Amino acid sequence: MGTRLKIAVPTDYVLTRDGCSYGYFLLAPNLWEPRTRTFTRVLDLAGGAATVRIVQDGDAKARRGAPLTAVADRALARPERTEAKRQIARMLSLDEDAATIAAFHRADPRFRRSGRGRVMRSPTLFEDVIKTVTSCNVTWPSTVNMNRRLCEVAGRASASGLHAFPSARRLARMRPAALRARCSVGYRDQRIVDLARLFVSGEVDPAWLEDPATPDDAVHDAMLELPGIGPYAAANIMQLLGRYSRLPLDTESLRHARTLLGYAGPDRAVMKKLHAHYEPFGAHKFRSYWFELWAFYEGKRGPAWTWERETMAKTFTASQF
DNA sequence: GGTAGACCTGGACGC
DNA sequence: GCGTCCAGGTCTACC
Repeated sequence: MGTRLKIAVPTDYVLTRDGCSYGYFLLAPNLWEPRTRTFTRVLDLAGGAATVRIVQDGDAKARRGAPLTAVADRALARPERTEAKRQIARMLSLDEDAATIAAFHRADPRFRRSGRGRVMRSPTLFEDVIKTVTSCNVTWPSTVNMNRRLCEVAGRASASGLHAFPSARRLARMRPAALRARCSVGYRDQRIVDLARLFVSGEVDPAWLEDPATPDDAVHDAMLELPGIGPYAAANIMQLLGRYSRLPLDTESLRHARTLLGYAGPDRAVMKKLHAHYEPFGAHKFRSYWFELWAFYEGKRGPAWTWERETMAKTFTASQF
């Protein structure tokens, strides 16, 4: 008999909206099932991997703010329950309370009506860093493949036969050539192993990076020191840390700028205009940028919570719309 | 400080 | 089925 957890959420929380708010919800080991509005995910816990199925209580009209129920495929010891709740809270941004989201809406009222404000992420910073590396310099289908293979090859299996995201300890022990051959990560092989070793050795300290008292600039500088992390990846990891004052601009941003915002000119000039466009949103600028982009995707493909992982694995970037 | 080229994979396309 | 081209961010060497 698996353990059942009841998880309180902020008063304005809606799983379909706040859980399906960033591309990582479509990457292994995450699985969102639109028909049942269930978020399935394998967590790596002290006693082994455990698959949890998460739903929000209440009917369609009464889900807002209703607690989550997470059911594991095995019995969890008390410390594992605490850890599972902590990981789920990070992944679903449950630490962002209604007042925090309201502050974003004061800065950018365009999203007050939809209530958008929370960005989904991973249960651990390590997974967010590796997922970011697997999203650099590739098209979306390759990112999907890399994450699926990483889980299958190096992630611990749960009783359900699903695999967790590999731990830093596990990836730190892998040979780069094996990672390349079995997970299709290409030239990222050495960088992924090096990153894992930095987490294992403690040279990368998630507690310090996640501490609100640590200045943004210090976190950003530390990210840029990491192998495989350049300006885009550093800014992206910043937002995954809940630090929204930087913009991870890439070719997708340029497309957005030209097609939706109507900007013209060479890349450098368009990038400059993009920075100026989001500057008024200050500490919230990433969310203004992201939900603008996300609204475009949803306009083309319907609400994100209706997206099927396998379909979106082949068509996700705007270039393919 | 700016820039060119290499790094890999997988999809699209032409033959 | 094969070969070629292209997209994508980071890193290094060079000016």
